[in-house]
Amino acid sequence: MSQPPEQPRAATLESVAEAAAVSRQTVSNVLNAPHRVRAATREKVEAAIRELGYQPNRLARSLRTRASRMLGYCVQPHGDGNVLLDRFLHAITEAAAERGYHVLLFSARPGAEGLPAYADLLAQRTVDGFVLSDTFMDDPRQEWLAERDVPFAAFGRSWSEPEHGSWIDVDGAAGTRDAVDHLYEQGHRRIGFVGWGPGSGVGDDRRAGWERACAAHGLGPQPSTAADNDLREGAAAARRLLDLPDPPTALVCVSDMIAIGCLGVLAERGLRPGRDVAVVGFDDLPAAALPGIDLTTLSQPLDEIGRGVVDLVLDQLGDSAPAPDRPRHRVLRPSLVVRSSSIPFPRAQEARTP
Amino acid sequence: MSQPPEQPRAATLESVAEAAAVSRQTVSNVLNAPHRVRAATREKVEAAIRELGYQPNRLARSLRTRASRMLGYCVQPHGDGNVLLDRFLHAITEAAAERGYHVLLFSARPGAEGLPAYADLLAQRTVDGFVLSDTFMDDPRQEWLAERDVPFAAFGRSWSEPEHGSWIDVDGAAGTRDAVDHLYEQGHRRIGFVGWGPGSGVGDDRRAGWERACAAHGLGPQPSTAADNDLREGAAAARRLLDLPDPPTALVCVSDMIAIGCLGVLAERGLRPGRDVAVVGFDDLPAAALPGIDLTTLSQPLDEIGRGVVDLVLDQLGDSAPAPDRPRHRVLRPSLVVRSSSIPFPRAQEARTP
DNA sequence: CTTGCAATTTTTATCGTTCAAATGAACACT
DNA sequence: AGTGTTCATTTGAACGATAAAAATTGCAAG
Repeated sequence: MSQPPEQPRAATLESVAEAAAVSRQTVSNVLNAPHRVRAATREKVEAAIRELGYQPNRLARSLRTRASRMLGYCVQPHGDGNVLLDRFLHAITEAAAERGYHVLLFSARPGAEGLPAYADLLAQRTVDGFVLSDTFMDDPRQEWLAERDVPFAAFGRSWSEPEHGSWIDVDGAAGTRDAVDHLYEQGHRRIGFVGWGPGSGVGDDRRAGWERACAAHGLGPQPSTAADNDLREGAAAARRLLDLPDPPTALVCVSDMIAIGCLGVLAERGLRPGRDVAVVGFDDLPAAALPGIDLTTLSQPLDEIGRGVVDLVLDQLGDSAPAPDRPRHRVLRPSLVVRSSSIPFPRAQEARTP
Repeated sequence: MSQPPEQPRAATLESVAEAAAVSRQTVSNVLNAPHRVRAATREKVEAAIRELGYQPNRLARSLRTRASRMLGYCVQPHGDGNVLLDRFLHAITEAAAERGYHVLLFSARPGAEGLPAYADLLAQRTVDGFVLSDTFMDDPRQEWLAERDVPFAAFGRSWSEPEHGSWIDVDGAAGTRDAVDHLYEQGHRRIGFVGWGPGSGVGDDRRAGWERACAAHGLGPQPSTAADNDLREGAAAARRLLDLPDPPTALVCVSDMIAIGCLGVLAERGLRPGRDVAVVGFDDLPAAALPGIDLTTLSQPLDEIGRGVVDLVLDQLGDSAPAPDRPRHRVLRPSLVVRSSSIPFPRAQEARTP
């Protein structure tokens, strides 16, 4: 309990004003509208501010201006281990800090069940807006927020119509297209795809890119199958494709998780990744770089996405003078990181980004 | 810019008071000190609160009570990819939420360089206290905060003397001891250790556990070496040990990263993990569970640590009635997760937690 | 019926900031 | 000298809540 021994109170506008022999408001102006203050007084006040180590009380300011300068970001209750999203979180924290905002974490269940958590933060005026991630088809959050005119931006487009709010997303189709191009260059003519079941926007997008690229190369219909985002399921899917009469020599996978499952099957069958069967994943998880995995994959520009998403929210907060006419939707291209799982000669391990 | 079209203002104490025909303060009492209010009026007020959907404005409350009910947590600028800490972050977010607190993220450089960020949050009264992680020997933060009577608790003891503040840590020595016991049981009599260079508290602790356990089993002096926390370095270290005249048949590693580096060397030399040379890591990274790695390792109870650390901070905030006499330091035991990298017969893959 | 005390409720002051309006000073122009 | 105008600064009110003090009510005892 040990109540701290009556800390000396921090400096306030009032105390600075007294020290500088001006009024409260003048000090405030020095900070918020310096042009209104004569140079001589400004210096006098600035000296007092330094002297007392004054910093404005964020709470008081927020109460008055009705802006908390905080963005809410929801994390799943039991850190579902989505490493990607954690990297994204670091990115938005950084980007927000640069613009004088902070990120406030809260946890809520996915879907409509989690909405009350958003409502509470708004009612309490704890945040000015939200950054969403982990969006899915028919995610109720976008519409719910848009209806209430709450500023927000999402990592991931809202796949449903009409689209609500701002977002930035990764061009999954371009990614799998790059993968197919790369594999074609390596001489592959039979290129399979392991996706998720239809109805996930992200998965469908990545599948479409593979399909179109194969067509563009004149490869004719290519084999594909679907799996849950899981090692075991990925492995089972790989077996299905490799057991076909005319099995693919290369597998494009909708995620690294599935791709790693596929690699397991290759090991099991004594097939050398890259030489016998090439495998390409998506996401560039930390595990993809490990020896014994060394997976070619598509890396998402998370820093840029984070920065962009923060910009989009702040635009709506009318806080940023610079570019309020930014497009409200952006699609960024992932970059192919080539590792040994997709090239015949293991020594040629050079990272390439098209 | 599109200023939102003059949203109807949210309910306030004043508006609820009017609706219930009582004074502002009575409404406040209904929420904060219900025993002071007569049952009849309480019900009347509660009805009005429901009616208007009133929720107290957190900012106004914080301003008055001088408590923001937020805890600061620092993340490294470029998400250094420490997955462990991200899982810890999820845990504290959850634990804080249960106690009516929120976690506020900020980014700061490690060491003294980052202190101004902490100072700013305090000066602005944005947070009531901090949760620290990623602590290291002679980390300046603990002393700095303690000197200023700032409530905080750390994941990781402060290895320097005198100790400042509260912390919870993992018993690294007990972990490596469990690892050695497990390996001894499997018949290993030559058990090497790959650590970090001396001077890292965590590393020294884990090394000591290995050393004492080997002695306890009467194994005599065992070989060890040091490496940076890096795949390449881990591999180099493994080579050094395996090239000894009397090479170890088992390697206890200070981290999963290093252990995975060791596994790479085994593959390179055609040695079968578990059968020819056993490897044990520390941390249970997601990668440890992957096929092709399948690493025996020590898993840290991050949920419990998170909950405990939050409890420790809130104790200092005098906010929690229940247990203000909790010990200010706790050491929790990691649990050994046995996978194929440490057992001779790959089929016997059962997870065991002692 | 009054007094006394406790329980309940209201009033007043305050947290630290910004907004809006008011004041004061300096200056040019008729 | 009188009168706007502009610039710099101050004053008073408000943001929405809680703390502390004051006022009112209810009820039992004398």
